[in-house]
Amino acid sequence: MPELPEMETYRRLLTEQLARKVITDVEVNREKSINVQPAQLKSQLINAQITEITRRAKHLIFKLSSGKNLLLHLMLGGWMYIGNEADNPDRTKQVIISFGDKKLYFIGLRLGYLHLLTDTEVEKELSDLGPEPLGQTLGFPAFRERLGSRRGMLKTTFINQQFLSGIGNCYSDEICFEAGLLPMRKADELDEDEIKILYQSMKGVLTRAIQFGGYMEEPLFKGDAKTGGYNEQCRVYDREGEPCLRCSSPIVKEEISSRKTFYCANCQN
DNA sequence: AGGGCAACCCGGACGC
DNA sequence: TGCGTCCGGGTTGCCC
Repeated sequence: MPELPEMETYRRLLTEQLARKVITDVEVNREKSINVQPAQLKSQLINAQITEITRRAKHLIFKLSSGKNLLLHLMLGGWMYIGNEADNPDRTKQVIISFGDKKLYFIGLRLGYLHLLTDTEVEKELSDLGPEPLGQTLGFPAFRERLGSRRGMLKTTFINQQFLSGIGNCYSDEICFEAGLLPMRKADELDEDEIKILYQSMKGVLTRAIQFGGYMEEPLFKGDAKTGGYNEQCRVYDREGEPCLRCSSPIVKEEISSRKTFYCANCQN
């Protein structure tokens, strides 16, 4: 589940690898992944360069020299790989963008998509998203105010993209663990100290996850030592039954509003 | 407003 | 090997 730290890691590495390279070919194997006819995508992309890659929440925006943008959302299980004919994953590739010999493979786009859009369309598409959790404007007072107006559980609040954008199933659990708060706690029933700890935990967990390269199964390219560096740093996610790294009590897995949720029933309160 | 839930989608894992 | 079955999970939309 690519969330903010994974997409930010991708953004940085993709920029290093692909910025200003000229697109030489496009292959679409799954038309549902795109929003225009394959031929149209091809004609719009070939000979264009990626001038910049930005990120908003879990989306990446590839800005093209033609003025258009590619808006990417990997949704569940989507991932990317940069390689060539000889070096590429043995998986179904929904879309392949070639930069000469170098190819960018889009894999696992089931509900995920890659849409060709104008600036205005991108803006409209992203207009409902809440603030970036690591954004400069989201200071503690703003966070406290937003949280105080929510009556749901921490789990559902963090996952809600209108509240804050970019946090998903994994990091909502990691943040709650770091803060020592149970994911089913009500957002508006936290005291001042708890809100402060939650805020610091959110900033800390996401910042560290980006530093380590996020939680990903596969590298972005051969020799990529960055992507997935946070895999071993997750402290509750997918650790059901394993000892809590703080108090050794077994990590609990529970379904909360139809999402698998991991927490320590002993040291999270 | 928030919880619950179905639908979307299909590759890949798993079972026989 | 080969076929059928089932699961995952972010997001949207609908109902209560």
